[in-house]
Amino acid sequence: MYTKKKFNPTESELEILQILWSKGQATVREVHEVLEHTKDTGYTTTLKTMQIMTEKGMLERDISSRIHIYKPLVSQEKTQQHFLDKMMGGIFKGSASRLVIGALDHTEVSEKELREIKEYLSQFENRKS
Amino acid sequence: MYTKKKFNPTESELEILQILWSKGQATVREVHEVLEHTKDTGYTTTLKTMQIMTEKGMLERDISSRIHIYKPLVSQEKTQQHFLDKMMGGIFKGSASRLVIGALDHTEVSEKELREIKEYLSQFENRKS
DNA sequence: TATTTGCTACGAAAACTATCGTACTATGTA
DNA sequence: TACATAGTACGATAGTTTTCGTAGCAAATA
Repeated sequence: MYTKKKFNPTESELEILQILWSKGQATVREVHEVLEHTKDTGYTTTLKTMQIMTEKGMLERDISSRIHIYKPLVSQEKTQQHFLDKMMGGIFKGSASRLVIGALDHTEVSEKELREIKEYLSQFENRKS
Repeated sequence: MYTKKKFNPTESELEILQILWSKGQATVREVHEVLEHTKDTGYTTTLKTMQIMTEKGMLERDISSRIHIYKPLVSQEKTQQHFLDKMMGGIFKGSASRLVIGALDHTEVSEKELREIKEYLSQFENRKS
């Protein structure tokens, strides 16, 4: 099982998780084909990493067919929150505004997202200010 | 020199950087005494890590006295931005609002910070929407 | 002065990560 | 059927990070 303690995907593992999140599920081949665009590593490297992730409990796989199908066992939301919490407790401790502003500053933010953020912030509207 | 390419402090290095940022400068002993509160490692581990960080160009040190004094050569702001950019290009790609909301959700945000964030957002006030 | 204390230097082990080569096997195809 | 293709399994290596033990030395102190 996945104790909070041990949940700490590596860079390579994150890359794979992102692909699986976007596809829902995938074979090693499918994951590797996406990975190849940005990375110059061999097929067996991807395979091995996904096997290790499965051992760690990050992925599950269906081996009923010869071609194994992998699914993520950790949600994107939980993972995102994990890293946010880590940052908020670490290098951004006590400066949420720096994180927020820093994040938006280097990014193209869509109207939709801007609206979501403002809406979220409005819940604090009635705090003395 | 510190090329962007190679700037990638490890977890342990970050812990040390945070202490140095807060103190401005410090000896190994001083850093280690803070570190001890949250970590169970020996003095020479901290020493070695700080020596390696110096080799890497992350820290500089004054060795004119027997007791060396270390200073960070990388700013907190640059480092924060580095990790933000990494996240915005990685697990938060295309979802700035999730990052912002997720960050604020698990955090006590002060009035001052809230004000800063709202003020920052107001620069988008005149966009259609 | 002799001893203890507290520092740096440094090698090396341990743990983890990333990578690949090779072996093996099932399936498709000539 | 025989061969090529496309999977998985797995051991091994290289690289990196974390950790510590030991040695050596300077300064404080008994």
